[in-house]
Amino acid sequence: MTEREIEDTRQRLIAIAGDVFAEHGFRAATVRDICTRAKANIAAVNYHFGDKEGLYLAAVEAAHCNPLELMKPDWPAALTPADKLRFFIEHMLQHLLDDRRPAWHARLMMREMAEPTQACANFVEAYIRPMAQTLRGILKDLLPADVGDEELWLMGASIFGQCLFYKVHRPVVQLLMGEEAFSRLDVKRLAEHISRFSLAAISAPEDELPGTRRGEGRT
Amino acid sequence: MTEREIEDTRQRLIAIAGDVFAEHGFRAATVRDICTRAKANIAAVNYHFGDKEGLYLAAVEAAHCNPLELMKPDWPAALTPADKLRFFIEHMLQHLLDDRRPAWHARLMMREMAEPTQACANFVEAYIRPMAQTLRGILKDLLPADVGDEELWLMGASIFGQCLFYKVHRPVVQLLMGEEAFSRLDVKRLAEHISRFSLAAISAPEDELPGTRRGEGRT
Amino acid sequence: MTEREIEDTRQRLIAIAGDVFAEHGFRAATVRDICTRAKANIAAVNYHFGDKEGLYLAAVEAAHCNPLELMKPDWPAALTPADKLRFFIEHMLQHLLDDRRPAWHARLMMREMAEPTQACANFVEAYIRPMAQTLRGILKDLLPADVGDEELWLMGASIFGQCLFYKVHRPVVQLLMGEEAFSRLDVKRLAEHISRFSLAAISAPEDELPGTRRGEGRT
Amino acid sequence: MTEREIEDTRQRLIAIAGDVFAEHGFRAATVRDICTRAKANIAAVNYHFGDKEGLYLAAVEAAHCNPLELMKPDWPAALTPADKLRFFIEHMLQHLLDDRRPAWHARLMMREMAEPTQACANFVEAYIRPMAQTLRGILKDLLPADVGDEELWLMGASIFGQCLFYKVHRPVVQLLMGEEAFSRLDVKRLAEHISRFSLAAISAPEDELPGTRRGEGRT
DNA sequence: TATGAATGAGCCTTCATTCAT
DNA sequence: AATGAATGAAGGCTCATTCAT
Repeated sequence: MTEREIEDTRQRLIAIAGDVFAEHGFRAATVRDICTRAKANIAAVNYHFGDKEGLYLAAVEAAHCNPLELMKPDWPAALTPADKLRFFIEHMLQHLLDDRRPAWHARLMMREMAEPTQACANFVEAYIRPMAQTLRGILKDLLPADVGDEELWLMGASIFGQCLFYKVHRPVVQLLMGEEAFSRLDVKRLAEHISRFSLAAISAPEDELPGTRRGEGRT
Repeated sequence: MTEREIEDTRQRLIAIAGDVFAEHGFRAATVRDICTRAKANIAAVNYHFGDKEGLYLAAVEAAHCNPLELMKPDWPAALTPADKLRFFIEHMLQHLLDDRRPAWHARLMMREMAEPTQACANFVEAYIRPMAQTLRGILKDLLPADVGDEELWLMGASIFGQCLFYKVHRPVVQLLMGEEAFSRLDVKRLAEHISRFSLAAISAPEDELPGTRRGEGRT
Repeated sequence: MTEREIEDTRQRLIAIAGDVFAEHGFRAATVRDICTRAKANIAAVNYHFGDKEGLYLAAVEAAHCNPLELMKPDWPAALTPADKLRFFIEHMLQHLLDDRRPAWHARLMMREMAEPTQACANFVEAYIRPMAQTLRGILKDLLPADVGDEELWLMGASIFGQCLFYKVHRPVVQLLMGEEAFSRLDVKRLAEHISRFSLAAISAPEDELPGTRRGEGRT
Repeated sequence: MTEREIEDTRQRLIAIAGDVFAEHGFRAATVRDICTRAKANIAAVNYHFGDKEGLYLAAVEAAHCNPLELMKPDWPAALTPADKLRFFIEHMLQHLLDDRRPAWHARLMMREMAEPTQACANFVEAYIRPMAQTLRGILKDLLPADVGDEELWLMGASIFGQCLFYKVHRPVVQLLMGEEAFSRLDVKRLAEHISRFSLAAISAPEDELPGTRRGEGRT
């Protein structure tokens, strides 16, 4: 058996495993199922990865080793901070919602975030923190120079939260809005809304918020 | 055994089951564990609920039977729309993040939203839609009268997304910020930020957003 | 199912397990084999005994809960110490070598002595020490009053050693002596020899042993 | 790989295997463990010895290839028969109990004696019978000329039995006596006792044994 | 020749479920 | 009605062994 075939078995196992783990979760996924689908022997998992968890870790790692443009973006020259944010949001949504890519990467990551395992810390460092740093850089340019660290985290969280919402809670959103209305929400539309919403929030002077007494809307 | 005791067993089973399902998920939770903790017979689940899934559905139903104030809020008289939004956000965060209450209602719902089962649709109708309607009512008051339906959904999603983020991705946020910084983010602080952020976004005149060319921040 | 039948299943399992463990040892014995032979479900072991080791412990306990006459002997009146020793030796050999009794009791104990598990300590206390005490009592009557404790242990060991030899190393003895000669060695003959040998050793005046210089035998 | 290295691998495998088999028994020992410890390939066992049992047989054979001095002793000139017996007993105990030497030879043989496999017969002929013959020679010199063959076997068995007892049942003896008292029993002390005990038994006139009626000890 | 990736039988255990009481 | 002993399918994992290189 050639080295290529060996590597193939491993890779096939990882790919299928990622799929199955994403579909059913760690516990519900079975080694037998994965091996059968990967046309590998039942003992192959133990052989290559030690145990089921080893395979899981390998799959999670594979999922996020695919580097994202957003981690260390190569900004088009002379991009304004606002456009950088728009770019960031649109690409993040693209990455999250694009159905063409193997879906399990994102799903697996979603699972890790909801129920962190040992893989979560690695994943955060390798994948999430770089993105968060990129976003913080953009926000720093958009906010006053004296903005606090905590404020920066909160701003970032607001943006991440808006983007992830459509990924994590998609089924609920579909049920709430109805399939049809939901289908009109493509990445472009969502990116436009979130960008506008966030930039407006970031740019608003603090003293112009609707007050507690007057209660008026924006008429 | 009296009827009262029987009912007690049922209720105890549901309460414990909700807890266990929320903690471990449907698959990883075991009937034996639930029955032992509930001091019920191992066969009680099948007897009372048909099977494990029956118990799960009952637990989910019980979780959202508990009405949330936000579904049909009894607003203090003369509250401004902005304050209604602040109230809504703070109470939602309270409900999501307060660790003192039996947490399983919220956790179970989180699970359902991330991995919908057959119980998801019921749950959305009974629990989520009323809240969403409440929010839409508030937003309608805050936005121009001619705001479109889709725009309204997107605004709501932005607010829900920001709130849920801290619940769903708490482990990641903890890792990113560090335990210490994270511990300073109590409900009050988060509610303040999300309210300010969202009200600013909602209230901002559309034509004052940072442009594409100029790239300046808010200095 | 009646209580009697329930108890039957447990007992059947223990009996068969003792047999199988004695035959193959703990590791090589399989739960499947035991359950099949006992006409019990494969999960019965886990249900009744927790796990394989639980069944093993139960089997070992069952093996030695059968009390031996030698533990607290009811001596015929006016028996001399020498006759007590003869009685002890003969009954011990009987117990060890009698092929009519379920063989696995003794075999299991042999295994425990050669490769002690957690069950060994229990077994020694419940089964071996009482016998050892009985023997020590006899020896004390046969030896001078000022005999040391260690001397007593060594005497006891010499007697136990002679008896156990035929049990533990039977296959070797058979090979060495040949089947035919071995078959002539019934319990009575062995008991007679060991008794005579041991009593002679115990009774011999210390100063009459064959010396180092003279080298003469008993002519 | 040179022939020398190959032979090295074989020998290393046998040595380690003997150790592991002695430690855990045939079934519990694993080929992987042996190969890893011997720094050999996992397939080396099957390659060199056909299968696991082949390796076992090779290890047992190697264990008793190592000739014991007792098989064909080179007695110091003018040694009395009694001293020969003392010498025999002390060296046998030394061989059995000395923990400094690679213990697996003796342990493996113990296993074979307690649970004979196909290797047992070879082993008895090559190893045990010579020792037994040596002992018989000594006993013949110590006993009257007209002693029967069976009597000779029984005498030999009494001596072997006393010596082996401390090896085979060591764990039990430790538990019975307590660690501390047991640790005082070095080879010298045991050899002295067994020699004295046996010589006394052998040398005693038959008509001086404690009688059945009188029951008195040696006062 | 000697390797190590791959195999498949089989092990112990867990689990939801059933069924006689 | 309610129990708990018993079930059998399935799970993860280990192991000696094989086979192409």
